[in-house]
Amino acid sequence: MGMARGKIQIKRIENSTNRQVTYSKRRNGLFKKANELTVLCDAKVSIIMFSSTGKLHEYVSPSTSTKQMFDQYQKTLGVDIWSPQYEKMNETLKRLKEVNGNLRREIRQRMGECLNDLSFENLRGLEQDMDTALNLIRERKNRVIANQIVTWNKKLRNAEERYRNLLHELEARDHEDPHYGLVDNGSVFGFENEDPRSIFVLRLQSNHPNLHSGAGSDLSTYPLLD
Amino acid sequence: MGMARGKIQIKRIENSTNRQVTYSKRRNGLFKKANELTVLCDAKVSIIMFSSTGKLHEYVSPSTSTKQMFDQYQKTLGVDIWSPQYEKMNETLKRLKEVNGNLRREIRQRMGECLNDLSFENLRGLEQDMDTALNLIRERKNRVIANQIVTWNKKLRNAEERYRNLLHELEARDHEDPHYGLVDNGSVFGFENEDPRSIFVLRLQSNHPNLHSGAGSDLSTYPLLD
DNA sequence: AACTATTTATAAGA
DNA sequence: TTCTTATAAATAGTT
Repeated sequence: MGMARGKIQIKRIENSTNRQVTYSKRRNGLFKKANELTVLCDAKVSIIMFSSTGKLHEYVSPSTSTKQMFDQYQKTLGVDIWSPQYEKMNETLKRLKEVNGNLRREIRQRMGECLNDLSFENLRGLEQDMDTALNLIRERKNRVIANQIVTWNKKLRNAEERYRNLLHELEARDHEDPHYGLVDNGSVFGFENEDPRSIFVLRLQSNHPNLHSGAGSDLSTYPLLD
Repeated sequence: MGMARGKIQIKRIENSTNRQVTYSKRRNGLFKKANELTVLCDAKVSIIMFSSTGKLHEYVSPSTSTKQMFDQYQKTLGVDIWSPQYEKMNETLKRLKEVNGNLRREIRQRMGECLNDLSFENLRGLEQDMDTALNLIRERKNRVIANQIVTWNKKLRNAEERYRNLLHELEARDHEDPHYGLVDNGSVFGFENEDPRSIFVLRLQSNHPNLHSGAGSDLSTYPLLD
């Protein structure tokens, strides 16, 4: 169809330029027809097309959108036929949720909850495991304490050194100018801008009631059942 | 366009029958044009349309499929603009993975691994937590042991009772007919079909090396980093 | 579903 | 790309 000045055969146009021109013309014709159909018949039309060079062109009736057309298309045919990717994702999601549940259960068991469905042997294994882990944690804690003590001692020595230096300087100055006395406004040790936690070793024996509230547990934010 | 025997206005055809007829005719024309375009220009075309009554019709170039056209369309425009449901799922997936990672980290910490990035206070909290949990687990274990001992004792008493009864019966029979003696084939206690684990209390002191391999940990199957 | 007078689309050329 | 135009195709109204 669409011929003038000579009928044409409906077969691939070999001349590239010619093909491009025809593509452009007929595309416009197609879109125009689609639009007329839309108006005349109160229909909704979506056309998407790719040229031989991969260029995309689309038409969609003014009253709708390509997305809506896709959605309605899927709905009409039956949703789940679509997107294997979507289904794969759904499976992954399901699997992840299951793993999540298992992980939460394991944590709860390691917190001493939900022990009823554990066999005696599992209980014994868990106990052994926890005992080992607890020893590791205590070891680590003691190492941290030791490191902190070393750090603290270094700082202390450093402070003493600075204190002595200052003292010497002041004594010397006092010698030159007897009007200056020893000034002690409490900042001699130079601690005023340091992290107050650097002296936490002094609080080691205190029993902080909320110590483990900041341990980063996800259990409170993601309850076992959902 | 598309007129003969009188030009028509491009506006909705009010006569329903007429509209249906025109829809059918022009739809065929549109699909024919689309097919010609496909062949002449080596292009790929997808048309989907819904009549005013909601009926679906589609054309797609023979060399492809509607699904492929959709996919290519999305790919060409940039994938994620599509399907909010899909995106929502993707987000959920991401969040779940994150939660999963956190849960795994927590378990690892509770197993005494990955302690390096814990502060001293967190370590202390963890230790306290674990200690409490370990006590709960030991309590539970002891209760299980106690229950098993009670059960075992009951079974033992029952077996003894049955043994005595049998003994009496045989003695009585022996009295009537002296040719029968006491038969002891080892099944007198009636244990031969019972779960062998019911006597596990006898193995309590043994040190099973793989005791906690069946504790349901997901850590081995889902490593920390992926 | 077929017919046909007419309008529209468009191939080729400019 | 756009325009022109001769001609092929599509189709509105009718049967």
